[in-house]
Order: sequence, then C-alpha cells, then structure tokens
Amino acid sequence: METLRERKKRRTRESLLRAALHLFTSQGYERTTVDEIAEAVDVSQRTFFRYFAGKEDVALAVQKMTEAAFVAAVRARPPHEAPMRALRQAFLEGWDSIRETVESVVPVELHLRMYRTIESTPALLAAHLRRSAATEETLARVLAEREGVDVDTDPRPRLAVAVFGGVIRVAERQWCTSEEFSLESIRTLTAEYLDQVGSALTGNWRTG
Amino acid sequence: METLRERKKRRTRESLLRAALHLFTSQGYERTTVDEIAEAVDVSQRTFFRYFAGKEDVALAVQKMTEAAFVAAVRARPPHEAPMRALRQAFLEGWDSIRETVESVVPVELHLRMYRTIESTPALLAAHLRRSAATEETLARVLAEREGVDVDTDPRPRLAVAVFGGVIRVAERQWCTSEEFSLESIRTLTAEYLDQVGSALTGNWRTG
DNA sequence: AGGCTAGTGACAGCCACTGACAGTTGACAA
DNA sequence: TTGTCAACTGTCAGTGGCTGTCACTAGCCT
Repeated sequence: METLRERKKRRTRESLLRAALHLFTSQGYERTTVDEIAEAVDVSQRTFFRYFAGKEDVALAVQKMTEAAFVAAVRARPPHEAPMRALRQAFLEGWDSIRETVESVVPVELHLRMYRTIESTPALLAAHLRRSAATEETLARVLAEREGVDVDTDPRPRLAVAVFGGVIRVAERQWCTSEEFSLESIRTLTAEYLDQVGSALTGNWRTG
Repeated sequence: METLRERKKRRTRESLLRAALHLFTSQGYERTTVDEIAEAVDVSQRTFFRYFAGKEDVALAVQKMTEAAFVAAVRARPPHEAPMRALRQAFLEGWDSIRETVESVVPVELHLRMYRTIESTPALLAAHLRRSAATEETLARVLAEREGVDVDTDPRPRLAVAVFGGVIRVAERQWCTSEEFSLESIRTLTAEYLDQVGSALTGNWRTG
C-alpha cells in the first residue's frame, strides 16, 4: 500500500520526467534549462535535483528502465540456452513487456522521440554509451554465472556481450535515422543485423 | 618552417596539455579545476579555452591523436586484405609508430596513467566512448570504400567495425585493471582476444 | 493533539564555459 | 627601422549546472 507522501513523490517525479522529455524533444536538450523544467512543474530547482542526479539523468531515465528490464529478461532465460541465443531471445521476446513498463510512466511516442534527441546530442550520446557499457558489464557477469565460468579470467563473457552490444547500437543508430520509426521496426532490424554478424566478420563482401 | 608565433602557440598548448594530464593523474580529474591548470602554466583561464574546447577535450587530446593515427594506418593497408584482417593488422603493426607520435608530445608513462584515470572517471569514460563511436563511423566508411559497398544500405561495414571496437574496449579495460601495465601487453592482449571472438560467439563455453 | 521527520524552498556559492572589449605582441611591408 | 595590421591574450561580467545549508511546512505516527 502506497502512502500519501509516497504518491505525492511519485507524481512529482513523473511530472518532472514528462516535462523534461517534452522540453528536450521540442526545443532541444542544450536549450532547455533545469530552471525551466522545475518551473513547468512548479517546484524549485533544488527539488529537481532531489529527484534526479542531474539533467543527463532525467534525460536517460526511461532508457535506464528499459535496460534494467532487459537484464531481467536475460536472467529469466532457460539456463540451457547458449549465451548469444539467450541475449537474442531476451531482446526479441522481452520487447512487449518493456513497452508496457515504459508506457506506465511516459507516452511511448515521447520515448521514441527522445531516442532521436539522445542520438543527436553529443552530451547525451556519451552518457548513453557509458550506461550501455555498465549494463554490458552486468550482462557479462550474468552470462558467466549461467555458463559457470570466471568472468575475471575468461574473456568470453565480456566478448560475447560486447559483440551483442555493438550490434544493438548499430541497429539503434540505423533505426533513429530511418523513417520507419516504430517499436516494431527496431525488433526486425536487430534480428536482421544479428544474423549478418557472421558474414560481416568473414568478408570478402564483394563476392559474398 | 615554423614561425615564432607558431612555436609559442605550440609551446603553450603542450604545456597546458602536460600540466593538465599531470594534475588529472595525480589528484584526479574532478578535483582539478581549469583555473589550476591555467595557473600551472601561468596563463589566464580564458586562454586555456582558446586552446582546448573544455576540460574533457584536454583530457582526451592524446587519445584523439592515437585514434587518428589508427584510422590512417587502416587506410594504408593493402586493399586486397579482408576487412577484419586490415583492422587487426593496422592495430598490431601500427602500435610503434603511434607510440612515437605520442612520445613527441607527452611522456608515455603519463599517457598510460591517464588511461587509467579515464577508465575510472565516469565523465571521461563517457566522452571516450562517444569519441570511439565517432571513430567507428569513420572506419566503417573506410571499410565500405575498400570493399566497394554502400555504407548506408549494407550494414556489414558498421557491424564489422562495431565488433572490432567492442573487442578493443574489452581488451583496454582488462589492461587498465591489470598489473601488466605496459604498451606491449595491450598488443598481446588484443591479439589474444581477437582470436577468441569466434569461440565466444559459439558457446557452449562449459564444454569448450 | 502534538512531536517527529521527510520533503521543500530560498539563498549563497563553486565551477565550467562564453561573449565583449581592450591591451599586447609578432608578422610584414614600406 | 618603423608603422600597420592581425593574431593572440587578459580582464571582466555573466549564464547555467550543481551543491550545501537552514528554516519551514506537511504528512506520519502515537
């Protein structure tokens, strides 16, 4: 059961989040000040910083949710699956539940537009990549445990996750710049790219 | 021939760079202010910002040099080489010339210590990853041209580079945290990891 | 009802960074 | 050599992200 105080906090937090994303996507990340966000929700700037570690943090809050959901999805894969297959299936099958998680806080439309803002704002892209790196470290440990190997001596868990993450990012980037800007298209794009990794590594591409 | 004015500029720039790296590695990036760096070289803070775009920029200036050198090395590979082999050889064989480039500006020892600072400072790691992403985009275009494919319709150049970059970063990270902290060890580590990618992708690791 | 505490606003301050303007110094021609 | 111009630099003032402090209010709990 949620107490009144907790409800108020959650409302404030989500209002700040929505207001921030709205401002970022409509007038740009750099051209939006924290004061503006606070003003839009009618709280003090100081309060904003009590809910979010900073401007970057609020911009990437939804991404943080989806990454956590993805890690959970990988953890939930049956243990007999090979590592790369587990990652692939977690991504493709977990998509819908991730969508629901997002939608409970922020309109999906807004989230999608925010993706483009992140990709086109250097400061945000940098923060996003660092977060991805941290998630990859977590995933490497999950895979290592599934397979019963030591993550500190065996590089394969980290290598597998790094390759997977690389493919995801290529797909993300392609998706952001394309016109086919829907939740479904990133799934098909990712599946397609994952299938092509092998052929990409074993050029020669001219004859292939 | 270098004019007096140009020499002065270069000296100021390199002094700022060395002073900055020295301060960053000895007392930490966050705990170093731009005023301190400027003061150490006895110029105004405003002058610092005329030589470097910001605090991040000076921290990653040497990395920027090495990445540019690497891209050049890839461009110089014979065109009949397969893509992944070109990347691999450019990295392994270009190492010595890169070392010389670095040493002409900054002691190698300082550069190595800076690597650890970058890896352990969130803000710097983020900026470093973003720079890597930009370099990967450049490399993808180089590979696409070598192979005569269109980088906008064929995902394989970007995929190949993403995989390669992922492996490099895993090696970098491992190297930073190990005791074997020499220029030579990262080369052997990278070669080793590149060889293991295939096996990492085709678990099951328990039986392998 | 009244004390306790989480949450808040207001204020002051630090630091990265920028624009504007004036002073200085090297380059180059007369 | 000297005068002129352009490049370079310092000073100053200001913006914006972010933090510490402290008094105050509002919800919680007995």
